[in-house]
Amino acid sequence: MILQVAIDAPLRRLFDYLPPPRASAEADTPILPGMRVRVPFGNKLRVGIVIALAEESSVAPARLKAVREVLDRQPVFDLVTFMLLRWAADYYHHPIGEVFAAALPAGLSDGRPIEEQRTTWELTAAGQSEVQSPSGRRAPRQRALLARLATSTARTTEALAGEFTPAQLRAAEGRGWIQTVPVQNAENTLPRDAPAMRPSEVVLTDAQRHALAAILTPGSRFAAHLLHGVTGSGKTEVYLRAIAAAIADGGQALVLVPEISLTPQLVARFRQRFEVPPAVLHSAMSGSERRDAWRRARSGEARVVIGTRSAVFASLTRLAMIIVDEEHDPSYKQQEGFRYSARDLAVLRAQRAGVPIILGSATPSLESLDNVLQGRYARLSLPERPGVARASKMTLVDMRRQPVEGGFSQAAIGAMSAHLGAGGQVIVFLNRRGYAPALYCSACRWVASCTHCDARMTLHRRAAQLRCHHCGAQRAATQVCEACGKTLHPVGQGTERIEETLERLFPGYARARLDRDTAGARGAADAVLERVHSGDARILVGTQMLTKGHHFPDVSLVVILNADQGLFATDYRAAERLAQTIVQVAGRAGRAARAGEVLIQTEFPDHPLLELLTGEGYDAFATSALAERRAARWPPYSRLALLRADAKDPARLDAFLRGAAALGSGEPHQPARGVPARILGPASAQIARRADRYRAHLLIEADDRPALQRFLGAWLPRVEGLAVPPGLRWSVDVDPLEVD
DNA sequence: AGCACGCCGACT
DNA sequence: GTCGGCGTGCTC
Repeated sequence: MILQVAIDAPLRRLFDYLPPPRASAEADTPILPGMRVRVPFGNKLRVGIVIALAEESSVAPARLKAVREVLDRQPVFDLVTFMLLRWAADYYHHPIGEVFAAALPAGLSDGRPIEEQRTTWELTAAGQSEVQSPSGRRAPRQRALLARLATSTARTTEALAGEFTPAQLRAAEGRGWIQTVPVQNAENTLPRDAPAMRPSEVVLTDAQRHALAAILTPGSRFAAHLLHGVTGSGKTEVYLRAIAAAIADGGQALVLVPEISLTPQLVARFRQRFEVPPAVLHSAMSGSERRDAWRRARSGEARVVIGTRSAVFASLTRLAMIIVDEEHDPSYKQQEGFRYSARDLAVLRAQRAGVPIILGSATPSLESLDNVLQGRYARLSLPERPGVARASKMTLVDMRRQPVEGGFSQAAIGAMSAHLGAGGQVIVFLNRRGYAPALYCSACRWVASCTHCDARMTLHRRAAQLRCHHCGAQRAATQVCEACGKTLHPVGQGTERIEETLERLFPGYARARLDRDTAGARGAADAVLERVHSGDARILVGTQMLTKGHHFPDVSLVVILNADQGLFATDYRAAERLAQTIVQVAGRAGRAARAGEVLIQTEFPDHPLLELLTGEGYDAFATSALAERRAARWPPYSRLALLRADAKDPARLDAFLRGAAALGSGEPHQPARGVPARILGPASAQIARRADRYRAHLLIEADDRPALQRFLGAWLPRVEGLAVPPGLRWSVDVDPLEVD
């Protein structure tokens, strides 16, 4: 028997091993796909995953090595997740070992036991008698500890950690009062039908009730629901109830959320409603925390698993429902290495597992809306907001027709005065941090540029620095031109400058700023948000950061300073992103009794997409944008992949990409039907040089997914055979978010 | 990715 | 005479 093993290395193949000598003789624990094995690889030992078993190997028997150790008694992954990972390695054309490594929390991928022997603290006989007749008057914590152990069922070290320190536990152990006792395997002790949810007093709206009924009707079969609800329409309440119903007889639910919205508040809401605390998987968590959450998910102990992107690979043996909140959010697509889409994989996982999935958003992605049109997803709308709030009114402000002061139109200044005067709060949105995006010499036209990138440097005035937002380089900002010595002028607006302008325009109103610069330190963002929530700050200036999750009940006006960046961008997805940003920012306003108002400043007020969005809403925009995509044969009406490369030497970069392109077009690969896939390029990235590396790509375009997959399957192995010039890196991005 | 092997410059 | 540069090739 041969074991085909995936190793965490950028190698697009499996390695064959012989079974360990002893295991083959005993054969009491069969080796199964999905188990981890320790294998000799090169001159060291590595942990790999058994992917398949085979009768024989194409490698000469003499060169085969034997597995050194089988690390698991059971596969690490549930069957669906295992298949999902194999499929993903194939679909994204990424090395399978790295794909499987991405699915395991650090620690488990380097060989720790999955089932950490869990222990609980129990009273010894001496401890029992100590409870009944305390021997001393001192040590109140010890007495409390013993009392707790005598009554409570939560007796693991972790459960006690909130109340008692490890030192106190050790002290009691040292006195012979308590001892650790191994717990039996969690799987045998799991309650199958524990009441999973606490009742809620929230009264559902008709729309919520209807959505819930639609989700729960098909029972436990696969069905994809696009839950389209504006901010504050009560999506979370639908999630909570759908989950409660789905897991009532012992199942588990997987909830995916975007990076930024996995906040303590959200977790608290789940914790409050479900009796078993949710397992939380987040990149910011420590290794051991993540391992523990991962184990609780896999054992079935955690009934709800909430996590960001990579949680889509968490093993849930009793998966009963998947939720993807804010499904349009770009953070679901990993932007480096293994470039998977957690949202897309979640849909596939639900399908393979035969469970329902809910994709929620106030601004659904065009892909998902197309899936509704194709009949693959059922659409459920939550149009109304519970309570008295009304939808915000969006107005375009023509920047060409009125004086502009520090980035603010007269209309915006007037509206701000009115709202502030009426006691409201105001959000000013600008997706550009720093003071000014350029520092310019009007005498000789010199501009401060990054020495490592083909890009301007952004002036950060308070820090008196020029910073490159592309590579992180920074240097002291000078007052005078480095070329001619004349005075330099900051050009354009960043959030820092906007804050300064606001101080001048509205000196009586306290401001807060939320962007990566002010949210730098841990807790700093919370402090900024707290100043807004308390009403201490009346004006909040911020970037993208404030589009996610935060709710500001007293904000009655949102000013979007520059909507134009996205309108004419070369990226076909730019308009969609702009519309989503506008709607999401707008959603921060008008949540209380006051109707919200949204002003969008633009130089192109008659741009059809902006007119549709503000006049008729996101749906009308999306319909029109989808029609444009169809006419231009952009996704989802075609499928793309990108072969990106970067190198210090631009000539070698170009030569490599030309060579790769030649391999694909020299001998055309005709898909079974339709037009063959096309290779476009090489083309330079928009920022052709970044951190001293030149960047370019080939765009591969095909009619549909099968055609693209057939093409990549034939072409990429040949590209791999190409000699890679020193210092050049290349990677494949299937279904890229940005074509750059 | 690591890591070893391998053939050409400045050093104890 | 060697230590060491990183180009090339391999990992069952």
